[in-house]
Amino acid sequence: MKSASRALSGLTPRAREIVRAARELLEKEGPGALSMRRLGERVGMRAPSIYEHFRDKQALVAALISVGFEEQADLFDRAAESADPLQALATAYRDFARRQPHMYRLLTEQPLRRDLLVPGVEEAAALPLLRAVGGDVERARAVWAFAHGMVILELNRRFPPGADLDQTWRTGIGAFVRPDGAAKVTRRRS
Amino acid sequence: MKSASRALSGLTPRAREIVRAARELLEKEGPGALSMRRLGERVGMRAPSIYEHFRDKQALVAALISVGFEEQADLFDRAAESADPLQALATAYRDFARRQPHMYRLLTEQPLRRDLLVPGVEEAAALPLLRAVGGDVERARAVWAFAHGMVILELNRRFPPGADLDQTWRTGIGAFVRPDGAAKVTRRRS
DNA sequence: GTCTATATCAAGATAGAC
DNA sequence: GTCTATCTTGATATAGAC
Repeated sequence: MKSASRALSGLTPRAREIVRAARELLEKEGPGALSMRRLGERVGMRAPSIYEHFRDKQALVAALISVGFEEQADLFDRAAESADPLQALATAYRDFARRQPHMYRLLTEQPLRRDLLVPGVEEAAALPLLRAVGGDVERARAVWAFAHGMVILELNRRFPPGADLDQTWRTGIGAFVRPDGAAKVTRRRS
Repeated sequence: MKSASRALSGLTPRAREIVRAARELLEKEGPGALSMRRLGERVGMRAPSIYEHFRDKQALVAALISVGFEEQADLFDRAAESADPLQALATAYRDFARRQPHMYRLLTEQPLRRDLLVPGVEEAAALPLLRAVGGDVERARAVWAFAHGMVILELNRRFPPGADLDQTWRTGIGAFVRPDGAAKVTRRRS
């Protein structure tokens, strides 16, 4: 994994180390563990010293989010090359969320401070899906909402105990893959 | 609003008052304000005294969640009587979330402690949608995921600034309302 | 059943020395 | 650039008196 992250190129080496440590801490122990103190421990300095490198916690988190978008963009770009791009994107989206649930939450559970992000990262992550639905922004957003709903309800363990989520994904993506009159009928036996 | 809540019938009057106060506090100031101290203030007692009425905060929250489900069930039952039940349910679902965003989050953002809930309330809230899709559990779950995705991304202010969410709702519901080969084609001008 | 007092914990952030 | 020491805030929960 982990490409050399263009997203962090504007930071000093020490600041980059801090972001990297923050990311490990976030993914291993969750957002509750992402405190200045714990982060300080991990990077080998005291909490107050972190403020020499980042204005405040918000700025640090924005850097973290930029890295997350960048990684999504890479994964989704690759998925979009598949023969069935929409299905492949769905799988890639779900995989990202399951492998890095805390990062996923960071990307979706709060208003984006777009002014603090590395420019362009949000759009880069969204582009592969937009292309997969032929540039139809409304359809892209609707599919995103479905995918996010599936993913976050799964992460929150809010589906009923026996639910077959693979099947629900198929049902949902199937509904979106066939526009109004379009052909492409895959008949299911009843 | 506010029916006499069968969900709380198993509680003492004082406990009911506490739940009612908790609900007001939650909706007016958000989940961060829902502390035992603040709740104590509101109900006219000190924080430790609340523990005489509820084992711990979790039990209190479970009672609150039960009330939320009960209210959803009432609203969704009514919506399902419409001529276009799925559309009406979508609107009712979104309205509930926008009017009581903190309650909505409480109902969806954490694993349900089903063992602590008033029995049946979860199912009662889910039933109208299940009926609206003809009893197809998979389709019901997929529609729910879409609706939840739309609602929670709106509450989180995660859609891009200019997004027309009414339109996205129509697109999404439209995709689900037309099963595989079914007719019911409403042609849109291109 | 309610109170005061307290234990325990952890957070973000700043002052000022080195 | 990093440190120690500290401020300020707020949380859940318990002990024991009344």
